[in-house]
Amino acid sequence: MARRVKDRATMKDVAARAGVSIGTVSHVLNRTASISAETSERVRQAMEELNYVPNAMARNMRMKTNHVIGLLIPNLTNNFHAKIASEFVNIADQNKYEVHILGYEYSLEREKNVIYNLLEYSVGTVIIVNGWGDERYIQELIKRGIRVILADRRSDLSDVVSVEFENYQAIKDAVSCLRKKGYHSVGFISEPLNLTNLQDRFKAYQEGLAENGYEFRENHVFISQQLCLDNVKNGYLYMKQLLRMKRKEDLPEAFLASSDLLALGMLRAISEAGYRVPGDFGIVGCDNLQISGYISPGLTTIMQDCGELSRELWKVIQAGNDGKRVENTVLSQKLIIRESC
Amino acid sequence: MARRVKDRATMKDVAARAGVSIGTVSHVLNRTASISAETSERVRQAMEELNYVPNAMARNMRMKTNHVIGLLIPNLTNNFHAKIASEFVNIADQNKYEVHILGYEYSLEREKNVIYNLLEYSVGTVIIVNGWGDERYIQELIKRGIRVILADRRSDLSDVVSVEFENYQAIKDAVSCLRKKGYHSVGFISEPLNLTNLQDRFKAYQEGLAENGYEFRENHVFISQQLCLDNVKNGYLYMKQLLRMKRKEDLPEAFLASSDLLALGMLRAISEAGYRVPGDFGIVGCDNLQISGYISPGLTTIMQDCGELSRELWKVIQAGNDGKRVENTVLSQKLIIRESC
DNA sequence: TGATACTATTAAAACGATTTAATTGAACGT
DNA sequence: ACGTTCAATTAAATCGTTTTAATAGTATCA
Repeated sequence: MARRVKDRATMKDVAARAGVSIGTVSHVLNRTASISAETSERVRQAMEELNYVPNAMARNMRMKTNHVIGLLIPNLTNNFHAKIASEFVNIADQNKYEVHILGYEYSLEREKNVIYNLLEYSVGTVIIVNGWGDERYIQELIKRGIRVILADRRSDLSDVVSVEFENYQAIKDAVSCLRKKGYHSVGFISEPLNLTNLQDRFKAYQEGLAENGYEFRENHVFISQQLCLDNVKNGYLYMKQLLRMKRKEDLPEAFLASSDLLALGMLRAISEAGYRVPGDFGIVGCDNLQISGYISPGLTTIMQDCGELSRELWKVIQAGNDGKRVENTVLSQKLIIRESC
Repeated sequence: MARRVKDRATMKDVAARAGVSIGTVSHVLNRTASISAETSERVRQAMEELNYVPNAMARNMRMKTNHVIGLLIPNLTNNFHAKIASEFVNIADQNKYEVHILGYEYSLEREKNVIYNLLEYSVGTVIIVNGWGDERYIQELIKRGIRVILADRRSDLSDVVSVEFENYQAIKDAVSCLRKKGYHSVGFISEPLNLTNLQDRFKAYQEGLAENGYEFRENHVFISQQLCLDNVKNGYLYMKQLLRMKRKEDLPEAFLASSDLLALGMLRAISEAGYRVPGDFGIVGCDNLQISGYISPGLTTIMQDCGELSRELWKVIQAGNDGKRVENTVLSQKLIIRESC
């Protein structure tokens, strides 16, 4: 059995106490008709005395609107995603919106549940952060009249607005930085490229190599097929295996890693194998996690401004509410150079 | 303007299509009256064809119940809290409950907003994770008939059930471990002790000193008054200042830190000052963050099992739903010894 | 056969708000 | 004094469900 909520004062109660009709109370609350100063005051007083809090469900039901936004996120324990959630909730909160944070843990069943919930609760807008390639359920949402906004991800679907990061310049900057530091080869290490931003980064990596006089070498590209590398542990295991299977001279001198968590794991594996960073290997991560500036060596990384992302998302939402058509947005990233390269 | 949700099929539509009354549809959906197999089938078919999804708000309003739990958390970007949220959402999800994750960022205004939202949405149960000392708003919630459950925190208030970690044994183990490793003094570094678990830890620290033949020294206790140290940056700055202001011999040889984030920041400051861990200083953290095992040196820390915490919280919720009175629960912690001491 | 019981279905009243159209009373101009 | 306008208020419909009491029809039993 679910829990029955204690009865609270309703408009009816307030109306009775103030000696007016229910409609008047509503009008006072929403300033939706002219009410004389004195009745207005009387109603307010009654609300105060009864500790009245409006019932959002009743209101939403009647109005067929609500102030709730669904935020679909792969995983809250990933600090990058948590940061986005945190920043976005901040903004929404200031605007009297509530955010339902929905971690789907990359699980299809969870996704299904989550979406069903959104429908049941008549959530009108969903923001999908990152996530795997599957676009079927996005279409499902749109078909149901739910507005879908993509963050840190892009789509060819019409009716879907996206706010993503520009993945080319920063990666090229990184390659160029590695060249300046004197590394003779640069590798690319990533989870499977079924995300648009990873695909972009891989292209940028290739172009960066060319622009900086590096040769592209197939065997310097490490794309894990089985693992989700967006996780310290998996990064550690993957790099450990690499160091055991290959001789140092067969590995690139520097790595571009697809996330800071991955890079952090690599750092540990490298250190355990007796190598040094940035001496033996250079590492560049991606995300600029809170921790990345405070480990030793400090991690050189590509920063994505979560605050900016959130603000941009909010703009999209507002524009949409006002009925304006919104263009996709691309935000720039920034290379932060620390000690790991 | 908020967004108006696209019209969806309602029970009325389903009823019309199946040629029955609205009540019948409801009964089919909830098996709340005996309906003949054929009408039942007809109704189901109609639902299918119309893509019917029940309107949770209407239902909740009528039933005066809902399946939503509010989870108040200080800060999502703190990996420890994120882990708790993540684990709890997992369990709730399996039980068809929805969780509203509410990060209040230690801000009073946010807290107020958050609570108002909970009331508006008639949320019946609130879990408060950690958080500062202020108990006024807890009483406010209880007065309103909301069930409050405390996680990783304790209270003397009646009508509040808590699930917390046992903070004595693990801390004592840590002190004893530091003794075995040969450290001659152990300090305590923490944010202000206005949380029950921090108070417990401080007592345990003192008892641990005594039990292991250490002398308690006032000047080895560092309780930051201004800062919230639950954050890498602040830990870094605090330790940096300590190292600049004091001579090494005036500092303890080992530190018990109140969180891993704090410890991580300290590690960096120590390393920058040219000292080594565990050589010059021993460090023990608290939380066992994902990253803690993968930095160098690996951080010795006290692990709190977030999964266990969540499962226990769920038990409390279920028992409460069944009308049973529940006792406070205390979960054990475990010292994980790595290289930092 | 008539009373009884059960099965299947429904009409209608909630739930707590918003909103529209109607009503009342006072003020105004002529 | 009478029509007109305006300000303040309200009655009633509505949103999409659940739930109760009532109804009709059918089977059971003595």
